[in-house]
Amino acid sequence: MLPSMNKLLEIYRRLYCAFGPQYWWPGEAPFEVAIGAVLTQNTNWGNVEKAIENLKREKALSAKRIHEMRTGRLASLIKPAGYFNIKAKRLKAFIDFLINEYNGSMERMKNEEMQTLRVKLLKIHGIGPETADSILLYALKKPVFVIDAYTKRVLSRHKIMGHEENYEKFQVLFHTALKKDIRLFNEYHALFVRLGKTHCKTKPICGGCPLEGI
DNA sequence: GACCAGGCACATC
DNA sequence: GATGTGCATGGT
Repeated sequence: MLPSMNKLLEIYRRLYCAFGPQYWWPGEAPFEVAIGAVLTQNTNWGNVEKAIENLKREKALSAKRIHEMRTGRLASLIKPAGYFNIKAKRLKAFIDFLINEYNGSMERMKNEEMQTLRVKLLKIHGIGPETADSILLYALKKPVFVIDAYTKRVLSRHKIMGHEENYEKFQVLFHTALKKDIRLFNEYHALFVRLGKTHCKTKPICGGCPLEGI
């Protein structure tokens, strides 16, 4: 076993011991998770919740309703999540795809072969690797590891991989080192985010960090 | 008031 | 291919 494999397991163990299970994704239905995945791009989750609340209040949290809605109207509802004009277009693009390819059904989308689906998702305007993988893992329960800014920060600071390496390379590391376990991938990524919220924002290794000494 | 937050597309070189 | 920039709100 490579040293990096041991490190990844040790990091997970420490984070889980420190923070416990995170029970992601906070949105219940797969469709809501997918919408949240777009809205949370470079955005605090609290703001995303406000935007989703607006959609729920207007009974607009469905593929059909958002599909029928004007982009400007959608933008005004998701305003708290920031970048609202861009994200309105991105949500529209995702829902066009969902309706055209799967008749608006996340369940049908889930039946698609994973790699095929991932390639299709990445072709949608506004869906990059992290958003695609968040949808695959958290909405559709597919075993893919989600890489984000926190993941890169932690791994580069612990000299496991250079920060400049691309998304796929980080992902391959996790896919190679870990068992392809949905529950594990779910918690691990969520724990990285949990760590990033309170630790090591400015200093490479802060005091009281669960990862101290790795 | 500065800085940050669960990215991505696009322009420019 | 790499590097820089716009997008925008709300909490600390």
